[in-house]
Amino acid sequence: MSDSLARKTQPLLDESLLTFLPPFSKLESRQIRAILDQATTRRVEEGAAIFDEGAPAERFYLLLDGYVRVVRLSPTGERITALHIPPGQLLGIARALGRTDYPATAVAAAESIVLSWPTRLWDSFAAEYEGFSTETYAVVGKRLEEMSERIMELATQHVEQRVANALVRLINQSGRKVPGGIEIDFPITRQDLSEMTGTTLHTVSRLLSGWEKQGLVKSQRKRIMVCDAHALVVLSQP
Amino acid sequence: MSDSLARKTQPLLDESLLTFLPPFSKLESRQIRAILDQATTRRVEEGAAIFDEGAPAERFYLLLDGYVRVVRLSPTGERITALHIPPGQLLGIARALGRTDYPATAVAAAESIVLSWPTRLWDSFAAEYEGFSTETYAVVGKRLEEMSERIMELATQHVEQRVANALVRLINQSGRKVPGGIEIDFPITRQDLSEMTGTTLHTVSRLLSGWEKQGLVKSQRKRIMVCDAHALVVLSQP
DNA sequence: CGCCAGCTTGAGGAGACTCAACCTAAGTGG
DNA sequence: CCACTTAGGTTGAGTCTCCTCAAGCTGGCG
Repeated sequence: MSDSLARKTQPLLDESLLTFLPPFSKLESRQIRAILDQATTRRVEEGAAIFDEGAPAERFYLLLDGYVRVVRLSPTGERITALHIPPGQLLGIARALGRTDYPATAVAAAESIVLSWPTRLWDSFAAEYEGFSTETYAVVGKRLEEMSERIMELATQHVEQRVANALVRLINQSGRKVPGGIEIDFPITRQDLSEMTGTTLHTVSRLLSGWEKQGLVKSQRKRIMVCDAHALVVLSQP
Repeated sequence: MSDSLARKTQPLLDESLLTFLPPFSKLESRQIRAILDQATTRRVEEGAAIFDEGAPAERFYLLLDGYVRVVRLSPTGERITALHIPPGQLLGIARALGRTDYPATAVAAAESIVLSWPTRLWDSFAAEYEGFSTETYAVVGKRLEEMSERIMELATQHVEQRVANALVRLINQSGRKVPGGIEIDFPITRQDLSEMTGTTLHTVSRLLSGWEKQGLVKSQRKRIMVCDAHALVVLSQP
């Protein structure tokens, strides 16, 4: 492989990027090198789709940096966020679940970097690399768990609890310490929060206003800072 | 293996039982025999648990006949049905998802027959039997899909639509033609339906009463017959 | 025959949605 | 650089769905 091509498709790819990620943690340096050599890197703008619901699953992805929302569209056109994917996880692994198309749309919640491989490599990765498929299915297991959690919430909790819960989860997953509290380190709108919790942006706005008056949160446009996480946790419980 | 032991643990096990089930469809007769020889059969009464949420995942199961509800308990003690498992599917496959305990409780919705194997056999099944793990993960994919469907419903649809939807699904999955309509062929209470749809038994009762007046359904205690499935489908859409 | 799980139905009220109007920060283009 | 545009946000009023509370009914089983 020529230097120029290597630079073009893999400007920052260091083996250490993958070494500590579960699907690759049991692999040798040589194997990781081989995997990286077949990968394509892509920078995704905030709000841009990585792949679309229903499209043929031609590639599978690894989120290196950033944050991804997995969203689906209801028959009436409402967007619902099914789950969130943190850096280091695989996504678009339709192949592993016996599908030939993507079951949902993946949207970058913040500017993100993804690696990707052609789907046809999936089987050889699974066959050749010790632990790759095991670890992948562990991720799938976590997603089932997370979705089951969301079903429980939607079925049993009130909107206020669900929104509080969503905020708590967001600051845990991608909170950044700032003076005065912990900020969600990517842009997030009331609309986004409402899509995560199955409510309307109006209700979310009212809740945030109320909490801001009580000093639990501080928010500007597309920015939310949590000042009193503990109080939110209390609110999120019944 | 002695005749008496064979009869004791495998009174009805014929190879043809598994031949047409996805996880085994690619196997030879000899292999299916080997798998069956290691299986334990169990009859489960209606309402009895096959395994419990949080318990160590010592065995994995195949539902031969009957019907199974996968339920979870909310912190406040409400039961929520996360999904339904039709005959022919594997369940309790925690091992395949990198878990050591069961993530939910499996309850027989009707009298059921399950086969089971010790969890430690999972890896050897996956390694030795062509297609076993692939087909299994296809089932996992379907479950993710189903759960995502439920999230969409809970987030966007009204109670009436969700209950109508649940009924439609039940008659599709396990409807039995009877004079006057299609009956759900296992006992089901208002409470069960409310746990499937995230509502209360009162609301379900009101809805069923209303539909009965309009001739869409007919119900007795623990029995529901759908007379006009099409009308229910219409109700289930927004 | 009495008990009990399952079911029904009414009244009242709270939570959340819809509709509507308006505000404001951050771009955007002249 | 300033006016204009627009996406994002706030807030009020009215309404409706669905829950809660409550009381009573009924079929089946011991």
